Amino acid sequence: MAGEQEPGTRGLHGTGAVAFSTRGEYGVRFMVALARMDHGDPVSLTDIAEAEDLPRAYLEQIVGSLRDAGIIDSARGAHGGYRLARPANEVRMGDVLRALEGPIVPMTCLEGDGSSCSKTGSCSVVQIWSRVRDSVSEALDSFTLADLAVPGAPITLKGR
Amino acid sequence: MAGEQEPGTRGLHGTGAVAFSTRGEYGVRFMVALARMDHGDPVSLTDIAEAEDLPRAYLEQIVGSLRDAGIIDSARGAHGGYRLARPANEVRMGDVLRALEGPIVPMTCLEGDGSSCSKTGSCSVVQIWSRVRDSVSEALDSFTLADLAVPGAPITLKGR
DNA sequence: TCAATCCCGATCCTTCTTGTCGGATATTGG
DNA sequence: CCAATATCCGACAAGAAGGATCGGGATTGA
Repeated sequence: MAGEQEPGTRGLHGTGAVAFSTRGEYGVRFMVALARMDHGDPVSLTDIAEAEDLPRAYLEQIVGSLRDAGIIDSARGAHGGYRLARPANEVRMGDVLRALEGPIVPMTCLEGDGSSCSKTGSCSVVQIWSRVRDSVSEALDSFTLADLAVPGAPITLKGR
Repeated sequence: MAGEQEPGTRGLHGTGAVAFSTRGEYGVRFMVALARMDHGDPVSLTDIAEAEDLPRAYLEQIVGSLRDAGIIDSARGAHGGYRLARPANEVRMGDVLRALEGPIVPMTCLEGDGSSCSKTGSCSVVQIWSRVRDSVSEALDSFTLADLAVPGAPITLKGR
C-alpha cells in the first residue's frame, strides 16, 4: 500500500532557506521514475506512486503541471498512463522545476515585469537577487533528466 | 508613520520558487540602511524602521538574529542602537542571509548531516540539489555589504 | 458494459510566516 | 536617584501557503 499519509507528516521544508517544496521533490522523483520505467507503453500513475511511495492523489495534481508544460504526454482510459514527451537527455531539469514550482524568484522585487519596485534602475540591492536567480537557473539547466535517471552514469555538465 | 501593518498584507513571497522570506528582505534592507547611516554612533532601530518603512516590532526580532550571529553590535540604553561589527566590505552577504534565514537547503535530503535520506551515496538525484545549494552560496558570497550599500559603486565580483 | 485510467474541482488540516503586545533590563543625562 | 530612551525577550494571534484527501466526470480498451 502506498499512500494515505496524513496531512503535514511529510515534507516540512521549513528548516532552511531557498527551498523547493514537495511539489518539486515529488515531481522530480516522478520524472526520474518515469524515465526509468518508460519503455514505450504508458506507465500508470499508480505504478509510479507505489514505486516511489508517494501519495497518489496528491501526485496526480503535481503531474498535471508537467503535462500542461508539455514535458510528459498522457493517455487516458484503460492501459493509459504517462510517457516522456521527449527523450530524457533533451529534458532540462530547469524546465521541470519551473513547471512544478513556478518561476525562480528569490525576492519579491523580481516578480513579473519587475514593476513592483518603484526604484527601477536605481536600486543597488536588486543585483544580488538577480544573480541568485540566474545562478539557480544555470545550476538546474546544467542537468538533464538523463543525468539523474541513469544511476551509474557519469555526470555530464553542460554549459558553463 | 512607520508601522502597524496587518498580518499577511506584506511579503507573500509565494508566487515563485527558491524564495527568501521577508526576514531576508527586511534584514538585508536593515543592513544596507545601517551601513549607510553608521557614522560611529549607534543607530536606533526606530530610525531605521522609519527610514525603510518596515514594521518596527517585527524588525526587532529579525535584527536579533543578526546580533546573535555577530554581524552587528548592539548598545542598550539611552542613545543606544546598532553598529556594524565589522567594516561593510568585510561582511559577506552569504553570512547575512544565513543568519537571517538559516542554512541554504534546497531539498530536505540535504538537511543536517544528510542522514535523513537512506540512500546515502547511491542517489543520483542529490547532485542537482547540492549543486543548487553551492551555486546560491557562491552567488551570495560574491557580494559584500559594501557592494550594496554604496549606490553608485561599480559591482565588484569576488571569487569565481 | 465494465474496469482501468486520467482529469478536475472542492475541501480540509497543519504549519509557517508575519506581525503585535507588554513588560523586563540596561544605560545615559540631569 | 530618577526619568527617559533603547534594546531585549517571550507569548500570542491572524492569515496564507503547503500538503493531501475525496468524489465524481470523461475516456478508452477489452
